[in-house]
This record gives sequence, C-alpha cells and structure tokens, in this order.
Amino acid sequence: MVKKVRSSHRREEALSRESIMDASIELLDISGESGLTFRALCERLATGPGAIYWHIANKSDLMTAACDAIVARMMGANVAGATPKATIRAVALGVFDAIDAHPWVGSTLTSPAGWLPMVRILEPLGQQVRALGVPDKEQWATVSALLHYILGVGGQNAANGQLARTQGLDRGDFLEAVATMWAQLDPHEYPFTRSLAGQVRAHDDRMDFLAGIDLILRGIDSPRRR
Amino acid sequence: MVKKVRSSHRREEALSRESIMDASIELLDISGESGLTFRALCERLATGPGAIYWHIANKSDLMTAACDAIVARMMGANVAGATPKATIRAVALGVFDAIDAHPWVGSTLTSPAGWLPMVRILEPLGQQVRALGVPDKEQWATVSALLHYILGVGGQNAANGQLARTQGLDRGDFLEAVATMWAQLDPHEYPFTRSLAGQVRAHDDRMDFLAGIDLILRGIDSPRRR
DNA sequence: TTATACATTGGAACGGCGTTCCATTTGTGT
DNA sequence: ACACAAATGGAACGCCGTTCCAATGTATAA
Repeated sequence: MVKKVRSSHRREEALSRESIMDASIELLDISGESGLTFRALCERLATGPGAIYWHIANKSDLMTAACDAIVARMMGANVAGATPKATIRAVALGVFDAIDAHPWVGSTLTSPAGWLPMVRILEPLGQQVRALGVPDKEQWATVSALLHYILGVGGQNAANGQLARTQGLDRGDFLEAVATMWAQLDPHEYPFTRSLAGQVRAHDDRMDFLAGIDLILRGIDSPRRR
Repeated sequence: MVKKVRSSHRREEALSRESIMDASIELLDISGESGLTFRALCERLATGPGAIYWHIANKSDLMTAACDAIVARMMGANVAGATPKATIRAVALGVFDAIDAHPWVGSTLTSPAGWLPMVRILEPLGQQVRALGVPDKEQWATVSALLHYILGVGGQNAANGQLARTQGLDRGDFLEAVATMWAQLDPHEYPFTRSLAGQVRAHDDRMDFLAGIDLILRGIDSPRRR
C-alpha cells in the first residue's frame, strides 16, 4: 500500500476567518450567489472543506458575515453634520449603491440570519427619524417603512441584476424585454401596466428610488389625521 | 434476467400541470420552501421525475406558477367601488395576508422570474394611483414605491416566518429573541435600536404595515415642492 | 531531548438535490 | 392489426453542503 505523502510544509498564508471571507466576497462579486460553493472556495484557497469548516460554522454564517462586511464598510463612509433628511437620503443611496455593486447583498440582507447588518442600517435611519421629531409611539412604524422600502427596492434590483447576468443581457436589453412583455398584455385587464411600458424603457432606477424616499419623507412631514 | 413488470394500468387521476401544482402548493404550505423537492413530489404523486418534467419546465417554472396561482386567487377577491385609497389599502392587505398564510410566496414574488404575479399587484395599485390624480410622469415612481414597500415587508415577514418555523418558536418567542438581542447592543453605537427593543416586543405587524401604507399615501397627497 | 497534548489541515465519503435519459406502456387514428 | 405519438416511471449523473478522520505541525510538560 502506498502512503499518501502530505505536502510537508504548512500553508504559508494561514487560513483565517478573514481570508476565507475575502475569497468568498471575490467569488460572489465575480459569479453571483450561485458562484459561492465550497468546492470553488477550496480551489481558490487551495485547501479542503474541513479546513474551512474549522473557521466558519456553515454557509449561512459565511454569507451573513460577508454581507455584514460590505454593509459595515459602506456605513463607515457616511458622515454626519447634514440635515436629518439629507442624512436619510445618503444612507438610502449608500445601501442602493452597495447592492448595485454587490447584488448578492440584496438577497442576503433580507435573509433571517442577517439581522446584524440590517441593524446597521436601521440605526442611522432611526436616529434621523427621531431628529425629525416623530413621536416615540410612531418611530418604529416610520423607520420600518423606510427600511422595508429600501430593502424592497434593493432586493428587486438584486434579482434583476442576477437575471440580467445569467441571461447575459445588459440593462437596456433587460428593460426592453420588460417593456415588450408589458406591451403585449391584455388591454382590458392591464391598461395601467400597458401604459407604463413606455415610461419604464427610459426610467432611471436610482432617481426613482430617491423619489420613493422623498415620497415617504413627505408623508412623515404630513400631519396625521385622526 | 427478470423483466420488471410495470403496473398494468395507467394512473386513474391523470397527471397534469394543475394536479402537479396543487400538490406543490400543499407541500410548500406544509413544510416551507425547502419542503418542495422533486423526490417529495414524486412520492406524493406516486410517479417519477420524468413524468413531472413532461408537464413543467423546471423547478423555477413550478414555483412561479404556484406563486401566481396564489396571487391570482387573492386578487379575485378584491371588489371595486370603494375610494382609491381604500382600494390600495385592500390590495396591500391582501398581499400581506397572502404572504402570511403562504410565506414561500414572499420570496418567490421577488425572484426575477416572477414578473407575472407581480404585475397582478402592480395593475390595481396603478389604477388607483392614477385615480388619485398623480401626474403621468410621476406614476411609475409612485406605484413602484408602493409595490416595493409591500414586497419588502412581505419578504421580511416571509423570512421571519421561515426562521420561526425552522427554529420551532412562535411569534412571541421570536419577538422576545429580537428584543433581547437589540437590548444587548452597545448603547453608544446603537442608542436608537436599543430604545426600540421595548416597542418591538408588543408591536402588531399588520397595523404597522398599514401605517406604512398610510405614510406613503400621505406623501402622495403632499404637494411636491420644487 | 523526548513524549505528549492540541490546534489545524486537506481529502474521502455521505446523503440529498435538480435534472436528463430512456425503455416501456397506453391511447388514437388508419 | 398496425404504426405512431403522448405519457409514464425509474435509473443514473453531476453538483451541492456537510461530516468525519487520519495526518501534520506546533506548543507544552517531563
């Protein structure tokens, strides 16, 4: 029987939670959510699954930590000093751009295990909502409206981005495809959606996202009828 | 060699796209998104994967169609005649309740392939937004704000529901766990989230969801400053 | 120095997944 | 009676996350 001889030296760059996460983020950015597999990770890190599992608990742990790293990095760039509304817009756009750059963050943020990265977004929003003078009793509903809107757009953008990537079409092709499908809908059942087909072709995701944020901010300003 | 004898009669209740989808929805409702596998489906339908693949394209096709069935069913219950705002609230609550009853719908709606079920929701919202007198140019941004908020809350609720189910805890336990985690956050870094811990414990998801809808509706009423 | 404990590593193996392929059976039109 | 297409069910494939474990290096105690 031949005894397999292991490579005689320990790896030069030691495996660590950080090095594993760096590699994971690279894989996710390059080939999307489905690109992060333990096999791909093992190849990139030149090791086996056992070594990776020594440092992380499971794949969900890996994804959450990677997501948290992105969100924390993005939040660090935010500066204070501006008006509450300007700060809310800045946070919202930060999340939007982060998801645009790393689509996989969109779906991971919504996942149940991802409460820590979510809190990083919730906190600054809440501080500004409070600064706007929203009464204590209404703060939770207000900030959760903002947060859910932001995550909702992010999730949708992430999904669209992944669809585009897998189908290999750019933004223009994608919008064209959507516009065409909508234009072919039944005019009696879907008059509104059909009428939207034209607008969608030329719209700007980022501007519309900001318009939605402003809509909510105007709602916060409006007195509550009772 | 022994030749395997097939059962001599054709199945009494013929396999069809509908019967497959009924079984899929049952499986999804019983055991969540991870409960729908081809193996479980084969057992329930007493057949093999090949027979199923004769009627559907792939799993994504299956999920989207199941999701669309739920959404279409729910939309059928909506009645006209009320004010635009009341109708918007009714549609929103319909989606909320549907996702509450079938959590897997929440994640499927957001998936890129699910544009058809999404349009079923977009359409009535758009018709009412138009009825509210929102100018053509702003209709898309307005209705997409509503839609993304609704899907955002739905997705989060679905995620929480699935977490609760897999961990086997009820709503009270879940909220208690969240409140405890938030209360343990660093007071200097997360003052707002910490202050929220108490409110969260007693909040009502459905009411807060409606409060968010009303927030957006108030924003639609408010004049756009320029 | 030597023996012993412990942290880390890498690879083999497992069960389960979506999907494909194909021999076989059944119904239908001639 | 025959040919042919629709429909069926099961075996097999490749990939996935995860577990297990023998081998290796390093630190510590004798």
